Amino acid sequence: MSKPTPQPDLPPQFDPASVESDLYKEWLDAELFVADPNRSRRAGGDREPFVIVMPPPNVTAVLHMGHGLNNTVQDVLIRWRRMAGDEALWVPGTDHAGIATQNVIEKQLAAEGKTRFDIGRDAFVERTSKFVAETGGTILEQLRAIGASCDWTRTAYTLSPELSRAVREAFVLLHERGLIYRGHRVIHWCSRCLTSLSDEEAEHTEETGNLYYIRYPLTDDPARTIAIATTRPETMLADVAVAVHPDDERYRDLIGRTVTLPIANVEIPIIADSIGVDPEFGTGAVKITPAHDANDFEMGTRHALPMPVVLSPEGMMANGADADSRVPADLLGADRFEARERVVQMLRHAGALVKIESHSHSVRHCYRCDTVVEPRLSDQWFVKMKPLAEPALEAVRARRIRILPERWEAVYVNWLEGIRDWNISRQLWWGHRIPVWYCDACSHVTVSRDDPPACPRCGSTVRQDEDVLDTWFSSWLWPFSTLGWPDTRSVDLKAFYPTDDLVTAPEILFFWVARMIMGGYAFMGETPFHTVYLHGTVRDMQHVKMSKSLGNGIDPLDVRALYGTDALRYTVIAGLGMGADVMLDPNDLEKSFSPGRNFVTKLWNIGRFLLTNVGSETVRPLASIDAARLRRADRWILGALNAAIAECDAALGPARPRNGVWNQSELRAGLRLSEYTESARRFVWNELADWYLESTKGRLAAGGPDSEVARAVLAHAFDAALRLLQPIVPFITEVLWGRLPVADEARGRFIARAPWPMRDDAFGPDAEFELVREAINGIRQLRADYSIPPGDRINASLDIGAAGRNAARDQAIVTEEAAFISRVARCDVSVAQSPETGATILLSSGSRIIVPLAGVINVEKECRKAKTELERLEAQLASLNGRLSNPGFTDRAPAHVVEAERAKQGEWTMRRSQLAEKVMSLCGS
RNA sequence: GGGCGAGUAGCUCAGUUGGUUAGAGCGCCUGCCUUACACGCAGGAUGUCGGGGGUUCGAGUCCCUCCUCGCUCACCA
Repeated sequence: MSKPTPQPDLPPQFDPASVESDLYKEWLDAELFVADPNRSRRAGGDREPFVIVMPPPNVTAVLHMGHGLNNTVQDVLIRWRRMAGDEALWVPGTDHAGIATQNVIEKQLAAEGKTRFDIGRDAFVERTSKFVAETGGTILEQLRAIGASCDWTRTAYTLSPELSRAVREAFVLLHERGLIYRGHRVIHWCSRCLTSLSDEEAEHTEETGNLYYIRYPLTDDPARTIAIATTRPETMLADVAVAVHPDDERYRDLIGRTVTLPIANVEIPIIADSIGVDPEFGTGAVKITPAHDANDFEMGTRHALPMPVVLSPEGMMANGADADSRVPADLLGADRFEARERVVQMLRHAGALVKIESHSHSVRHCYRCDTVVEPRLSDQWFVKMKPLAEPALEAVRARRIRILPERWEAVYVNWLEGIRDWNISRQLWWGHRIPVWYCDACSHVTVSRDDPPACPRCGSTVRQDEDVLDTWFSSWLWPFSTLGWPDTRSVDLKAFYPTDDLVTAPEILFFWVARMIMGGYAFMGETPFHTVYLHGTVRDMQHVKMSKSLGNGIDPLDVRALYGTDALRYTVIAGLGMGADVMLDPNDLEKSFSPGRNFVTKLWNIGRFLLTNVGSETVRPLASIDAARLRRADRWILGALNAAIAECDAALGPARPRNGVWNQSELRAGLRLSEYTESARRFVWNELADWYLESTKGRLAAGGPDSEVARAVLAHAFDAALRLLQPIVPFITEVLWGRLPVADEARGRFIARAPWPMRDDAFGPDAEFELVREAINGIRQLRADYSIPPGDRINASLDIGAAGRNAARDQAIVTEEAAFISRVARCDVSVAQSPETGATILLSSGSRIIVPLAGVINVEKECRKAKTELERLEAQLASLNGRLSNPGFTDRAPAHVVEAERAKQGEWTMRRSQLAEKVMSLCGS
């Protein structure tokens, strides 16, 4: 809490590299980011908790722009609420990422010419753990580098002992509630990863393939055939029936008879099924392959058909369960796609191939390795989702949770309404082993939180289920498992659950967000968060998603090295419209990040000016300055500051719903980060720097009591501006704020913990300073219009002889501000009793400024300009008059609108007469 | 195929319940190294708000329709 020691000797250039690391370390040493549960209102403290749990990056991940964007957004929100006085907690962590991490290690093994089966399960898991222990912290270190203000004392990992305990608890609880079951059915199978996948992990891709028409001869009348159509002819070897629609005239007499399956040479029946057969598609007859198609499985179950398997787990032709010798010897071991070609050849030779049509259909691919997914009959563990989905739907419908942007809410509801059971078992080695034990002696199945030493029924040895759980089975517990669940006495859980905002990309809305909501209700009885903020994707200039494999990525650390973390953060936040994608050019970092770099430089230079000109002597607090001593520029900038604070607050919106339910007016409000950024930018750049700062130069140089006022206002306004900007650009604001010569013991050491700016409604728009700005702008425009060299000074007269409304007041203002106008517009101002001819600047107050510009002014040009302006004004005024004389408008439009139009009418009418006068004097007619 | 969204300045996007002369950033043009800043300052140009129709005193905003993109779900074999 030491008094700041101002160091006005700021280097001319901000050098992020030289300060960022040290600053971050200071923040950590001061424990600025460590949350204290006892300060949370829920645990008896006096602060509102504000909690975000980080979407845990894969433990093997290295930072890319997507992480950069995601975590910057979260950091902005956390830093904002931390300043606003909340007990802010941002929980960081990583995900063990089952398939993804296993793939990484398998690739390493492949490079050594080995597979995971060569080294065995234990060695594989050990090796993976070691790899994770050595490299797993990388991405979290990188997040520190971009300023993430996480509470690192709470860093979590989905495969840690604590979270593994939560996973077991969740599994057992669901099992006890009858929501987990073992199912025998067709699931999505990745023949490269050798595991089953959930519906969400098998992604659709629209592809153009072939539709093969094949005819099967009737067993007792081989001359007669029935044709079917299929996209996967190799699976015909596992056909067990041909299904037709019962009402289909074409096949009615065939129902109940049998056909002989070519190649496999087995006899299969023709059956009728009204649910699974569309008479309009293909030939109206469908081959039924229960073991290799989810639909056919359903039909096979309905008709109690056998389910032979002809593909191995690796996707090669094989005579599996119930297949006998359906696959001929020369096809055994053939890859499924090769087999497809060969089966077609064989059918062609046998005269069974009718035709091949091009066919567009969607094919599912493994979301991790892009291999075409094979439907496969197997035993898996499932979670019944319908009962879990109900409260998750209700939460959104009852506005306990809002999803931003709005359009994703419909997607969420749509998905939950049609939800299907979740396959949670994976035939992998890296992950949480399923807590189920089998007794081979008595067939007893034990589902347990703890490893059972023996079968509880017969005492024999038990063996644990070989499978592991879907990675997302640990992720969906994240908002409470990271806070100590299942230990319900956990102080963190009490103080910080439910959390507040969940910030992520729409891609994992179903994988993760929806499941977390279901998990929150299932295990905590409460929503895990009240706001879901789905931000866009980082793309290149061709709108292609950035990715390392495509080579169009940007490394945030490269940007940091070039322009600094603040420039990176500012650029992505400023460019982030609600739900919009962020476009960046990986080939031109200079151009992509110029908004951030330019802004940071500007801020630095404002700071340099301020600290140099304000000096190192402690500035008096604004509150101690008599309001009567404030000049109009002071009042103006303080009004502008209030407007800026109001705009930022409005853009950020309410931090949480009142009483746990969003009201309609706040449901879609807030988290408009680009608007917040723009408001803060406009204030500090276009108002503070462009106008106020300029206005103080003379006053500061003059010294005396008035300079004391200017110093106080400057410091006050800049202090507030820095605090508005701290969440976006935490490093540079920390450096500048720390050097402001302000004496306030309550101020604290770090801006990161300083209070969020509050409005002071004593100051609003200031019409008097606006008049000064108008005068300056008018003179600048004349300069440009007549190409008056910057070196030339001009003379201007304020015409007080004109019939202006406020001539006397305007005279007083302009006389008083003459020095400022003169310096900024490079123009000498005097007050004239009788106007000379010259360029005329009309002021909105009704006064005007005459600039003679002898020898320069082009009367003809000035006349033309005035005439054009007059014409335009008259047209607009005519339409306005028409509107105001139309009863339809005056009667039906809201009163305030009509009033505004009337006021405008008065202004325009006056301006028209002024303009007419101007035209008269210039054009002489 | 179901559901949803988008088309506004050269590019990326704002535009809140219909109501002043439709805005910002980047880019572009002109002039300036004015003692904080050329990563800057001052000035400037550019829009039949995708096409067509409708409702209204008034439409970028609401309705219909068409065109073009995009997202998302889906058991057309």
